[in-house]
Amino acid sequence: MPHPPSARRVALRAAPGARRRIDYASQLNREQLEAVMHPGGPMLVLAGAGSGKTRTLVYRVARLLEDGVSPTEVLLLTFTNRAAREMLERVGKLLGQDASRVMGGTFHSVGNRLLRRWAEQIGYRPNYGILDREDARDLMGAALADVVPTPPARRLPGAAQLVELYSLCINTGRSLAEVVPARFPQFASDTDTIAEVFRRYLERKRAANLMDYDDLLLNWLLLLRRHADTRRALQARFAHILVDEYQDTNRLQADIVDTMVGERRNLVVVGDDAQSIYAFRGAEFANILSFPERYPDCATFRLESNYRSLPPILDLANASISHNKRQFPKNLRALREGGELPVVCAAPSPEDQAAFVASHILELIDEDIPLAELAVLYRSHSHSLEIEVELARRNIPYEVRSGLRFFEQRHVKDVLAHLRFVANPADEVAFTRMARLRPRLGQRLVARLWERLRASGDALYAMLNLDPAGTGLPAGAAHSAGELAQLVGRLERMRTRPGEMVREVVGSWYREYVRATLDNAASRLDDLEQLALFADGYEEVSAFLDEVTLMNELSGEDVAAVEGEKQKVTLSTVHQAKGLEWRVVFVVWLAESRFPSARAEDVEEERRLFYVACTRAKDTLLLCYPFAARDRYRVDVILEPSRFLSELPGHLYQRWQVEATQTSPALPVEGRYALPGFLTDDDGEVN
DNA sequence: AGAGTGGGCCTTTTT
DNA sequence: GGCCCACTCT
Repeated sequence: MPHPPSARRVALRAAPGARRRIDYASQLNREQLEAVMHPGGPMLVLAGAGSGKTRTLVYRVARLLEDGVSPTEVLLLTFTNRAAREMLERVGKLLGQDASRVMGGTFHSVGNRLLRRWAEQIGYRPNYGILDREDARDLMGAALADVVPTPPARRLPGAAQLVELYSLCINTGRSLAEVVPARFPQFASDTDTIAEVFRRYLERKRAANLMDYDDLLLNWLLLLRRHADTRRALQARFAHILVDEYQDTNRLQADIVDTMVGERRNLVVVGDDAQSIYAFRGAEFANILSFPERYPDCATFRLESNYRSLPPILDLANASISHNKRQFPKNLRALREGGELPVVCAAPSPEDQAAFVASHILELIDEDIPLAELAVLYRSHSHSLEIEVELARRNIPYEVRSGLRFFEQRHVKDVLAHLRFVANPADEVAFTRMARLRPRLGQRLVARLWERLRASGDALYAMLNLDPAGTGLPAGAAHSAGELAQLVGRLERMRTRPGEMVREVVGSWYREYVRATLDNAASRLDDLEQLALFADGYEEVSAFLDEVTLMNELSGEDVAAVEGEKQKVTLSTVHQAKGLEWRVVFVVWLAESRFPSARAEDVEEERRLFYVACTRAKDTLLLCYPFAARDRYRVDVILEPSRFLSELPGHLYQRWQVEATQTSPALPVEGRYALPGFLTDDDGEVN
């Protein structure tokens, strides 16, 4: 295969043909092998669903290491930290040696690791804290109150909307003047006020030595742009950069990659424009479409053999995605043979839909299909509700991969706020959260107390030496502040034992607070014990905190370190199912206004989401929807089948109909409305 | 003055 | 479960 001239610039440190441990040719197909063995330079790998994209990346990293590239010279950017960890484990197994010295992870976690080292160059102290979305919202709320102390009659965007808007501007590199009219036209006349709130937000963030998720990217890029020596050092260190899920990178991430690669330009980007599902947070699949323009000498590889799905599933997915106008033409072929047509199943109600899913799962269990090979996917977290109820009722073990994650739960964040303050005493957000838990300390008094501590120059020192009577607070509040100061003093001496810190917070008072104030106290306290056990694995409080803020995909189960094959059905949003596969996949709530969502701004992105959902299935795909449901006002409404179903040719699926159960709510089944047209044949008979 | 509480109303997708 | 508002308690 001819290579562009640039490829020859790459010097491999071992002679080609050196003795190799891995037999690449027998373990990869021709397309994959070419991508793995290509010497270097810019490479675009267009990898259809189930085409062995991960395998190709794993083998390429292994191939580089076998050819003498040092693990520390490789940077692997993935969509989740878990994906990076698993890929590097596979590399290690292939090579029979540890590959964990390869730097791998999400853009955010890699950015964090680099910024910890070079924080001073961009005006931060190295012990900066990281704000998750909720913390960012709180700080934005404070900034909003600074600018607009008394809310005007006219509606302004709330803190959560402001964070979304801010994040979109940063990630797309577009100005407020561009983004506001497009995304929040109702606030077009408030652009100046919004800009002022953002300025306050930036000031407060700086003063508190805090970075939000966007800063981990933005400051990374600024570090590269403003410090030529650092840029050259990083370009020299990372001789090979590989980016997975490139179709979901945004402008900022693409700029970071373009700057990191340096002159050697050993860059591999892998992706599939048909699976781009994060435009709502600024991802631009134009990045992948325009890659050949930015790297005119790039070598392009197409992985078009699908190893995952049986042909009828792929036929349906391909037919669906062909309705999208903006896409690369592609020709994804199923390599497996056989299989039954996907099922489209209409149910009278959400409860009947859930009953169908549950009873069908029981049948699959009888056929000896492991629970871990089953998944139920949906558009929105709330769609899991009836399914969860029904699975629980029938004692089918399940795991919800969506919704509030372990480290985002209130009790976990309350306890962590104490650790965050000790790790970064400038952290106003953590201090406020921690102090507000105490009796008689409300929003205003905490703000006053913080102002005193901050003005002293060293909030931690001031806190440790706090004289409650001298705070000028009312007696009850002063007492609370004194107790808090003592706890902080004890925590300060435990910095190297984060697990002990968690136990100290819980044991000294938070346990009683949970029992008195929160529901499900017992399970929350269990969570906190798991948190302490997890924290025991770290020798420094800030290392532990980085992990819990950036490794959000860890669920409580992971924290509990449950090993072995989890025998549970998976319930997940389609977004969180990206990159995963199961033998049997149910997609539920496939009704207009639910999937596609009524709030969706781009139907093509919704269709790509449906495509991602379908292509998760290996053997069996079941597409379900209720044709009636209660809306948010608890009024029964009739639902149309999703356009993603009705636009499909009928020969691509088989139709099943579910009977209403006795327990389902009374529905006007007789005569008042017709069954959705595509469910019936010409005589009106259900097929 | 400011903390705390209860009721009404809304909820897409996430590093 | 969160947010906003009105009301009551300290």
